[in-house]
Amino acid sequence: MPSPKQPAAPRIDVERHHRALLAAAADELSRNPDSSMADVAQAANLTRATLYRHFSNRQSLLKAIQAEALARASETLIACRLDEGSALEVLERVIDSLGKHGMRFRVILLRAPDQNARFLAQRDEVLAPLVEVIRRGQGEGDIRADLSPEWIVTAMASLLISAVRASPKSKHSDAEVSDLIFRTLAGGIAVRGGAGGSKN
Amino acid sequence: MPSPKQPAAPRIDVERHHRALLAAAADELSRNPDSSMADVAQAANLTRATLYRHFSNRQSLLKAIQAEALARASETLIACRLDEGSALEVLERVIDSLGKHGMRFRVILLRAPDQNARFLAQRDEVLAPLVEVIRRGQGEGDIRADLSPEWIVTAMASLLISAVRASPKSKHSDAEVSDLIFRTLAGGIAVRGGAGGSKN
DNA sequence: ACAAAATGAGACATAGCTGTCTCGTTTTTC
DNA sequence: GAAAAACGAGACAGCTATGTCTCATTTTGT
Repeated sequence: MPSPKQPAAPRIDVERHHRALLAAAADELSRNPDSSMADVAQAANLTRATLYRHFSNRQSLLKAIQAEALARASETLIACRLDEGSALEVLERVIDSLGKHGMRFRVILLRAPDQNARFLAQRDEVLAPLVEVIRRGQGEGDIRADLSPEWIVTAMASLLISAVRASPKSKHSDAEVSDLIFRTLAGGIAVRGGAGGSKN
Repeated sequence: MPSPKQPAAPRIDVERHHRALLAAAADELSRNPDSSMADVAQAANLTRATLYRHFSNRQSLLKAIQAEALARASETLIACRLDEGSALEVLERVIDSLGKHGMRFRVILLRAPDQNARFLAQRDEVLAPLVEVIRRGQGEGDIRADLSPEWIVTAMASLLISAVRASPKSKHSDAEVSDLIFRTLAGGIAVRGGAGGSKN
């Protein structure tokens, strides 16, 4: 009776290719959501057949991209130590971290008509801790209370993606861009004790 | 020899249908950029054949939508009397006006990989007067000078589209939304004489 | 009422993407 | 070195959207 002939052999390249495909897809589809599966595969220096071996269909690939983006965003937020320091200091750290990985998260805000119902709920769930930080800042008197915490988080995300999208044509570094966003969001554009439009 | 048989007869419905198709296309494609020509025609209560009689192909339709959006945006800006009042007052008027017609302008910020080179230049050209208003406000001391005028306009547009996109699920009126955007952009989210994160 | 023009309905060919499959080759693991 | 697994290349059918065309019908302006 012969031996079991090496029943199983997990390989390493499959995981590497999996990550490469996922990264290339996130990058390619964030640039052009209409890119074909062939375009995605080529962006990863692999073929269409291999792409289909890792992701059974296009929808499966999109779901994987969104899930990975949500997971990384969640990790990034946790790494920002949401409980240390004032809410504004936390916000500055968050903007700085999210700005660094900005291009990876463009997918999150892209493509509403895909599967918005479930995905948007997960996105809000990931951002919930940040909303709580804003609420804490309002309670401590650091952040204006006449703006809803949800809106503030939305505004921050909106400024982030627009800045990231405009960053390549600008010649500013990542740190400068992040600082720019924070100054705009926190301080506004009006002069503090300005002569003009400040309302009582 | 017979008479010239009424050589030409310009009709009115063709122009009405043209406007209907353009409006339906702008609305439909802003909701879902992947809508087909058949979807667009159906949204205008017309058929695909008629749509192709007015716009020879899809690209032609997209260009017409963008051109019309740019034209209306330009009109809206001019109607805001950019020279009257302080820069902040002008900005409030602009946000209010653009917010009212927000859904019509979503197309402008949508779909970068279409024909971005030429179109983005035209978009910047339309927004140029507003940039100039910001610059004037900086000279008069109403607006912070450590933020570039171009970035401020970009930030304003970014907040506008995110607010307009989130408006249906929110139960605020248009005026409230516009006021919300202006307060956020002008005053920022930090409290003026706040205890916490204000830097020296 | 009449003629011109525009539309509706639908057929038609074309092109492109999707998803599946096969087969020969390369890579990994033991 | 040999077996197993993954890959490249490419064929294949199915589907959908695009763009063009024809013809009967409706609408418009005189």
